[in-house]
Formats: sequence, C-alpha cells, structure tokens
Amino acid sequence: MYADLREKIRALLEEASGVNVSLEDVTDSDKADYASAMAFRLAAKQGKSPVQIAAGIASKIKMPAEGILKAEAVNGYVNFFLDYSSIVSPLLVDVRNKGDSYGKAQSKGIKIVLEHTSINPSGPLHIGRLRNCLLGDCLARVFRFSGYVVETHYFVNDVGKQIAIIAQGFRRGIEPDAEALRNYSNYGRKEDFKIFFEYVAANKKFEADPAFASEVQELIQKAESGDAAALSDITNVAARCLEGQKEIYDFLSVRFDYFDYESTYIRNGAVAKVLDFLRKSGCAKDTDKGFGLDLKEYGLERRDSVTILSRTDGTSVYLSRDIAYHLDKADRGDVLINVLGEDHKYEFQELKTILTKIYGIEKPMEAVHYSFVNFEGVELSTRKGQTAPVDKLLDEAVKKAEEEIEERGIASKSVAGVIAVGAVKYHILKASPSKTITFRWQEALSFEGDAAPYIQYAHARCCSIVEKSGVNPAALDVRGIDATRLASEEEKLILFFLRFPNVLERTAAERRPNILANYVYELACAFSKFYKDCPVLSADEGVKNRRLMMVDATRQIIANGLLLLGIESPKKM
RNA sequence: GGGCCUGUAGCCUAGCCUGGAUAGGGCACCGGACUUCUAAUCCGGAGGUCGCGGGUUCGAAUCCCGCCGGGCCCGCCA
Repeated sequence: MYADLREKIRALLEEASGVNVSLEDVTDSDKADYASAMAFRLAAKQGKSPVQIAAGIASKIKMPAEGILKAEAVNGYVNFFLDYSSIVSPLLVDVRNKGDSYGKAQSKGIKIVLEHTSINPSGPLHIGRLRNCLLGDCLARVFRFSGYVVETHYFVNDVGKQIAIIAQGFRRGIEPDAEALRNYSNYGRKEDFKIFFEYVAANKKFEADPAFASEVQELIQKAESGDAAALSDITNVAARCLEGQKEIYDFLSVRFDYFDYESTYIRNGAVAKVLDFLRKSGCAKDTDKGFGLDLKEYGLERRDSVTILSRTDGTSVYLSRDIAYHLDKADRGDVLINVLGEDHKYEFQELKTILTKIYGIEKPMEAVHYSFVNFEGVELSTRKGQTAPVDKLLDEAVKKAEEEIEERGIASKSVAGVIAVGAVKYHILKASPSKTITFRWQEALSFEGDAAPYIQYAHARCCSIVEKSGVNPAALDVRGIDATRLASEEEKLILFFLRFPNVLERTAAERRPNILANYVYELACAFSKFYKDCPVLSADEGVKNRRLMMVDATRQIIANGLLLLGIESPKKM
C-alpha cells in the first residue's frame, strides 16, 4: 500500500542498520522523495564516517520494496525514491473514494470543549480579536476532522463593568458619541455599532464624573443582589450588541454550538457558590483590596496584592464568574481548550491553578495563546471613537473582489464574498499564533502570491479542466490510466497528496492552523507548476486519464484543506 | 523587580519542538512567457553577518548561557 510509506522506510532502515530508528529520522528531502540522516548520529558511536555507514545501510536494504524503488547513500544520507508507478493508481482511487473525507482520522472518543472569541458585547468585532475567532473556528474544524468530538462555546460577558457603564448611559439618556457616529456612519443601523457609539460617550462620562461612576457601581450591586430590572438593563445591552456581532460571525461562517451568558451564573447562584466554597476552604480571605486568594505557593504571585475574586462592595469580578463557568464546562467534556490572547496568559494560569489545585479537577485544561495584531500608523482610541471593525475590512475586501471579477468576466459576482472572506481569513491564519501581526490593509487585501485567492484560483483551474474534459472522474476506470513515466511535477503532486493526513495531524497536535495554511499554499504552487508543464486534455489517452485524476485529486485536497481553514473554494473565478 | 512571547534580504514570512546536503516562499523591483486546459498564473534576475557574543557538537537558524531591540502580563477591567 502507498499509505504509511514513511513507516515502511523507517522499518527498512531499522532492519538494515540493526538499531532503533524513529519516524522522525525519515524526512522530506529536496534531493529525494524521502531521506534519513541517521548515519550521522551513528558515526560518533561507531567510530566510522557517516558516508561509510550510510553506504553500509543502503547496501543492506532490499530493493525494490513495495512502493519504493530504490535506496541510495549520498554524502552520508540514505535517500529513498518512490515507485510512483505502483502508487499512483491506488492513491488516486483512494482520494477519489474518500472525497470530502480524504485525510479524516478515525474517531478518538474524546470530547473537546473549545471556547473562543468571547469578545465583550460593547462594540463591533475588532480586527485584533478576529484572530481569536479564526483560530478557534479553524481548530474546531481541524479537531473534528481529526476524530475528536468538539463543542464550541462563546462566553458572553453580559454583566461586566463596561456593559454596566453602557446601560447606565442609556438610563441617563446620554447621547451617543458624535465623533464615533461620524467615523462609522455607514454602519449606524447595526446594533453593535450603536452600542459602541453609546459606549464611547458613557465611558468618557464614567472617567470624568465620579457621580456617574458611583451610579454604575450601584447598578452592578443591585443587579448582583437580585434586582431583576437592574440586571436586565445590563444584559439587554449585551443581547442587543451580540445581535449585531452575530451578523459578522454568520458572514464569516463561524458557528458556535453554545452562547453562554455570565448572567446565568449570577442568577443560578453558581458564582455565590464559588465564593462561598473558596471562603470555607480557607484559601481565600478578605483584604483591603477585596476578597481574594494568594496563589504564591503555586508560583503565581501578584505584584502587591492577592488574586481578587470579589470587590469590597461584594460584587463579583470576572474571575469568579469564569471559575463558575469552567466548573460547568468541565462537566461537559474531556478536554477544555480556550483560545486566548497572550495578554491573558497570567489570568489563565491563575484560573487553571484554582481549578486543578484547589477544586481538584483532573481534566486537561489548556489555552491556545496568540499574539497581538498591531496596526501600522493608525492610532486607535476608544476615547476618540475609533476602532478597527471587521465589518469595514470585509466590505473593502468584497469591493476589491467584485472589481477583479468584473475585470475578468469569468465568475459571477456572487463569489466575491467567498474570495474576500478567504483572503482575510488566510492572511490572519497563515501567521504562526505566537507571532505579532502588523496589520496592513494592502497585505490583507492582497489577492496574489501567498494568499487565499491564489489557492482558490488553482482550485478553479482544476474544476475547469475536469469540466472541459467531459469526463466524470468518479466513473473513470483506473485500468485505463498510464501509471508509468510521471513528469517530475506529477511526482511532486503525488508527494503532496501523501502528506496531507500527516499535515492535519500536526496542525491538530500543535494547535497551529498556519501549518495547514502553509501546506495548502504549497500544494497550490505545485499544481500551478504542473498546470504549466503538463498538458492534460491534449495528452495521450492513458496519460490524460492519469492527469485528469490527479487534477481531480488536487481539486479535492485543496477544497478539503481550505474548508478546514474555514475557506470555501469557488468553481470559477 | 518578576514572568511569558518575539528578532531570518527594503517589507512580510516558512523552517526552530525532534541539530545535518547550496536557509524555502511571498510582496515590492528588473527582465521574459498569453492564436495552446483561466496570466488572480509561470520562468529568470537581483536581494541574507538567520539581532549580537559565547558554549555544546564532526555539524547550529535550530540546543544551552549571556547581552541588545520589540511586544505582552503581574488591575476592586475583561
């Protein structure tokens, strides 16, 4: 079989060398299809040169083996060359049969509770937090494909101080901020923007007017002590804002299985229970800063205070509600994963410590952290009514996509959204999560080179070739394909097909969508070169059939890969 | 003061976990390829002290230590 070729090579190396060989010793190579540098490691131990050792190993490998044509020693490496003629047919048939499921792993019987996005309901989704949303959505897709059961959760902070400030602003009839209103007049109909305009105004008042500030504090106190009207004034602000935000999630095709509300944990007494438990357990105590706990013994030390759970007026802070929330989530699955900005690393450590050390929860809890998104040259300030709404980014992207489509006259304008969303998503996801992104409009809206439209374009070309052939690849008899003498561009494509499952494994294991993004781009590059050098429709029947199936496999794998990134693949563009 | 992340051509970036064969790409720049499956493409050129210094190693972008630059955190915000 063609599957597990690396494992086969590993076994061959082990047999020939008589020492243990790990899968990591078998790597991709630009000098061969696969290669091993194991001889270098043995050299010191055996007191011989790597060149000698590699030659010795290569000579003992019985060739050809199933799927492998030859092994040869070069400069201390053992290089392997695949027997493409034996691999091509079964591989292409497998990709064809599995279709949308090519690369999908078997069920692992593990349920992941994945929380992501969870932005404050105080304004439109910001481009910086879009990174959270896209990472979370992609990971959910990849985890599901990797055999996990995944439940996505979104925690709505509908009782926080910021929301209370907005609510009190409405109560007092404060006018929305004029500058914010002017900046985003196009979006004035959206509830999340309306809330943002009010937030800017109310926040200024909050900072400048102590009387207003104490009204906000009172409102929170009332809400938490069971005043239903006060609580619903606050949660209504959040609910309205969320409605506006949901339009963007829909446009991005980001779905959440559950929206969970902080107010739920106030109303059902779960937060009070948390505070009560931590008080009785003796871990937490009252200080002049508020009621909190000292996590020094776990290596978590605040600068000059303890970790606060509730304010001196008795109202809860976010952490207490988050503890209640995570206790709830822990009952729902086997592994808890949160996508969080790097600015939340410390708080997550505190949360995790409380849950695992004090509550004794044994389920794995982890955070996928990502770095900030900077904006070139732009001063963003809530005070000045400025933000960086994803709405605007997507509108610009759609506009540009429509212009490109019109110029080409091939696709209908209805695919502009797919191209625009793809470009934006890919631009964010291709960066390694730990790296800071500097956002530049020009780059985010680039449709050339290392960008989603390039990949989508390769996919559209695949579709076009298949369509023009008049052949249904699904009905093509593989006995009619010529599996001999593949062009080097074809061999490269085959290698990419083989690697896809392994790429998904790594993406899931490392929680890094950029690994997958990179692969799909490289596959599209390999296809573009194939497209240039390997005619399909004008080739002899046997070669034509083979290439047709390769084109169809490329189409399928690009589509699968892009979909896992949350990006659709248009048939024409 | 303490902790975490990061530094690869003018700009952006892969590779770093698990050390190996001339450090892959993209943008921009210069030159070339559309009567031939979509030129959102392809080919060629130019562009690099892999932040700096030490160490480990037969071999370091990759591992270790130190330094320098950038970001983030240590809040009765979330």
